[in-house]
Amino acid sequence: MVGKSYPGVMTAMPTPSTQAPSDGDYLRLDQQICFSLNAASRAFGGVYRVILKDLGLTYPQYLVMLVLWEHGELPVKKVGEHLRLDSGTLSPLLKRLETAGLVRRERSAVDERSVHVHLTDEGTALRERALRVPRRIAAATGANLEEIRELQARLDRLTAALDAAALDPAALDAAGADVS
Amino acid sequence: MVGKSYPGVMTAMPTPSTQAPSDGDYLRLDQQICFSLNAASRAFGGVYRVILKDLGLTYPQYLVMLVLWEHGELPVKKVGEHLRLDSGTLSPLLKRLETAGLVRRERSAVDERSVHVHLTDEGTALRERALRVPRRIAAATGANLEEIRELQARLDRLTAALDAAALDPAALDAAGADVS
DNA sequence: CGCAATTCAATTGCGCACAACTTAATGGTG
DNA sequence: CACCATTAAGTTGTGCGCAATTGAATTGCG
Repeated sequence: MVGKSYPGVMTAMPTPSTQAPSDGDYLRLDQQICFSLNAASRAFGGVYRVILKDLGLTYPQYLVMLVLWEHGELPVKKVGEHLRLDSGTLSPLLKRLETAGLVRRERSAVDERSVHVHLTDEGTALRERALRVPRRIAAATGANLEEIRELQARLDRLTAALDAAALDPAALDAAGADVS
Repeated sequence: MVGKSYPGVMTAMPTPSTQAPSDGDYLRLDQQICFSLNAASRAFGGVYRVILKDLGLTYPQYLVMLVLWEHGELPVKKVGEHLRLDSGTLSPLLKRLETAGLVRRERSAVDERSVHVHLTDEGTALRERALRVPRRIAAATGANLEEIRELQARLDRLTAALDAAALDPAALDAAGADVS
C-alpha cells in the first residue's frame, strides 16, 4: 500500500497575493496543477481497481468495453480514437480481452489492414454487471453530479488546450505568457 | 503519434435533464469523469515530455527533483510520501537519476534501513534550467492562474475523497448513493 | 535481554503509455 | 500497370504504477 499522508502538498501557501509569484514559487510542488491532476488520476485508478476487480477488468480494459458497449463492433483504429490510445497500447490489451473471452478480433474482409473488434456473448453480458460501477464511483467521489460535470467540462477544455500546444511546440516558448 | 480527434467523446448529450439519468447514461463514455481526468493527465504528460526533453527528465523524475529542490536531502520514504509513490516505483527511478548524475543515494548511518537521497552539484544546478518549465506549462494550458488554482483545489478535494473511499471499500457499496 | 512485530528499501511480475520500427494492404499517380 | 506514399496493426524497448514478496534493521513488549 502507498502512504496516505502527503505533508506539505495541500497545505503550503503561495507567496502572499500582494506580490507577483516568482519562478521559484511556480516550482513549488504544491503549485503544480499537473501534480494534482496526476494524483487525482491515480486515486481514481485505485478506486477503479477495487471496484473492477470482481469484473476481472483493469481500468483501461473497462474503458475499451465501455466503447464497445456503446458503439458495438469497431475497428481497432476507432477504439483508439475514442480513447486516445494507439495500437502499441491496444494490441496487447485487446489480446488480453480476447483471452478473457470478452471480445473477438476479426480481420476485415473489405480492408485486410484493419481488424474489427466484436463483443462476444460473454462480453455483452458483462455490461449488466458493469451497470452499477458508475454509481459506486460517484459515491466514492463524494461529489454531486453538478460539480462532477463542471469539473469534467474544465478538464476537457484543458485537454484540448494541451493537445493544441503539444502539436505546436513553438507556442510553448511564448516568452511572456501571462499566467497571473 | 496518437489520433487527435475523438468523435463523440465531448459532444454527445446526456439524457434530457427533465429525466433522472439512467444507469445506462452513467455508463456512457462521455459521462465518465475519470476518462476526462485520465485524458487530461495524459495530455499533460505529452506536454511535459516535450518540455522536459532538454532537461533529460521524464515527468515522474521531474517530480522527484522538485521535491528534492524544495526539501533538500530526504529519505526515500519521505520522497514517496510527497509524491504518493512507493519504493517499487521509486527505487528504479532513483537509480536512473543516480546514473544520470543528478542524485546520490546513501544509506543512513543512524538507521541503516533507510536510504537518503541527496542532490549532486549537477542536480542542484539543473534547477536553474527548470525554473522556466512551469511558465511554459502554464502557457500551454491557456488558462489563467485563478482558474488553475480553482481546478487544483477541486482535484485535491476529489483525491482526498477517493483516498478515503479506497481505504474503506465498504463505503463503495452504499446502496442508493445520492449522486444527483 | 530475547523474540516477535514492524519498518524501510529493493525486487519481481504484470499491465499500461508511448516512441520507434516493421509488415502488410491500399490508393493514387504517372 | 508499376511504383510509391499512406494507412492499419502489430512488435520492441523504456519507463512508470502498483501489488506482493524478500531481506535486513529496528522497535516494542514481556
